[in-house]
Amino acid sequence: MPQKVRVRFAPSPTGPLHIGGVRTALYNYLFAKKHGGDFLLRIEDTDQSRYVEKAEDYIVETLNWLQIPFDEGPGNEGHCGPYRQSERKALYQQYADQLIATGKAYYAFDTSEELEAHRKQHEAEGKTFIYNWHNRKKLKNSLSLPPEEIEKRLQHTDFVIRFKCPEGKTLQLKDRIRGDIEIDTNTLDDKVLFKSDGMPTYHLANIVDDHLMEITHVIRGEEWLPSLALHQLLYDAFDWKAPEFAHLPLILKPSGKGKLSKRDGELGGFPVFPLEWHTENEVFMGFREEGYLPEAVVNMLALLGWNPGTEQEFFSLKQLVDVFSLERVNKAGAKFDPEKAKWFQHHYLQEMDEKILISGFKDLLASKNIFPNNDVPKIVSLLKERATFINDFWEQGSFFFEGPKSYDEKAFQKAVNADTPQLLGEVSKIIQETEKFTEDVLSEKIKGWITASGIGFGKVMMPLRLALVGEMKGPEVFSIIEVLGKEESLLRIQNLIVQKP
RNA sequence: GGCCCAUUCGUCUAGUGGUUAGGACGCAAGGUUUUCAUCCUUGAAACAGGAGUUCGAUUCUCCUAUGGGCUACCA
Repeated sequence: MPQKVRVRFAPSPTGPLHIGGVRTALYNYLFAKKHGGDFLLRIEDTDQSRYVEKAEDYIVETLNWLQIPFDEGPGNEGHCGPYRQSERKALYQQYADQLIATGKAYYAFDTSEELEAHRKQHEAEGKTFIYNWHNRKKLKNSLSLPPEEIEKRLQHTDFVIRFKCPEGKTLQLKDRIRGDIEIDTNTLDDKVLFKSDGMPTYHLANIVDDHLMEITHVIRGEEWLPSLALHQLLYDAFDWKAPEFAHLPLILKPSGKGKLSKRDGELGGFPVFPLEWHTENEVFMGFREEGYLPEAVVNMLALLGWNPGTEQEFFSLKQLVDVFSLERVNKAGAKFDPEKAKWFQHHYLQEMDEKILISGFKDLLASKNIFPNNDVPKIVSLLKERATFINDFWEQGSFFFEGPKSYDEKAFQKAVNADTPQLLGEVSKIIQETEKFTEDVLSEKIKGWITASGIGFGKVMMPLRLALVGEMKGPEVFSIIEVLGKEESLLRIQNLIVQKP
């Protein structure tokens, strides 16, 4: 019987998660659910100096918002807890000791300054300093120093534990997305597994936890690919069965070069974080706060680096679970396209229950101290198809609540001439006399009059729209008149008439 | 610099040893809406380069170029 699939999302709480991280979480979730498995959240907080307090909450809130909940994790303990590495601290020491005992690792006493000096010197000579088979005998460690010296140093000075990377072997590595990769172990370095502050490094903690948490598939960003060899070696050193690996392509900047970063959002005016993030002196935009729907974000992210092999573009989370596969994940990095994100958002806003749009728009109006009567449902239905965000209902429909303060200059010149006051006067008269005040009746009467008098539609409709809206845009004029009501409509028409002497 | 990964329209991507190289976003034009947007139709737009294998390569191999990642007692 095959092992139950268990995957983990293992972010480091050093700041807000960006959409690359969110996508990694999503793919892990999709893979787990597709195979009836578990999706775990593990907080990798082994670097105390970079710890950011609100970051863990941010991660959890993001997963909740996107509705990709974890089955086990902080606050939702399974049988493998705790799920914060800082709380598992005591665990790692014994595994490090085990590697020392079996000769797979050793103590190293070199200070950061000494190592830095070595690096500098090598660089000056055009060489690369690698702490490994080639020079470890010349450095200060338990492989090079006499036993009594080692004992003394272990008692009195700081030390780290380094992995003793095997010499002259060729590793055959497998990646679910990239296929086979060959690595010569001589190019690898003796990575630090255990730091002098008593914490493990990522590499040790990661392998120990993935083993203990019975992780079957490691799905993570491509930035980890260079560490794959070390990790495989570590599994071998412990004599543990390694999980399968899949390294996801990176998400790149929309334009230019490099991977997407914090600053790109501000530069381009689009969010790169799922939720808004505040630091002491800065605020970074979030998809949620910009008005994106979680469905849109999930759909957009799913298609950024993966495709179903069909021409279908819209997928609910459930559908994604059904069709997702690691084999269809792309190998190359993908540039994030804010325009396509908007397109997804437009689609999902159109699909939304209008009741939610109505209440969202009412909230927005309330924040502007506008408390309309029951026109909102009508206004929402008039504006909906041109809206991408709830905010657009205001952007495109503020004229329903406040008359034009000025008129679009170009449009005014084009639409208004000497006849206008007289013509709009006629329109006013019709509006005044209309009893059953609906768009259909208004349309019939006004259009009827225009046709009968042979004036030409443009000469009436254009200034009329300008009077009501202030510019040449918006829904059907007669709908607008109906919503504004007799009094307001007449007032706005009058306002335009007195503009022109 | 060293190691590793990648390369199809501007962008996200499909695809095959022989295809008019398909779709989507964006862009452009036309239509609808006597406005704008939506919507519909149409269009422009790609196999990084060079060798090799082959009757034939975008597809397979190698080289080059370009891009990216890693190169910390960070993850």
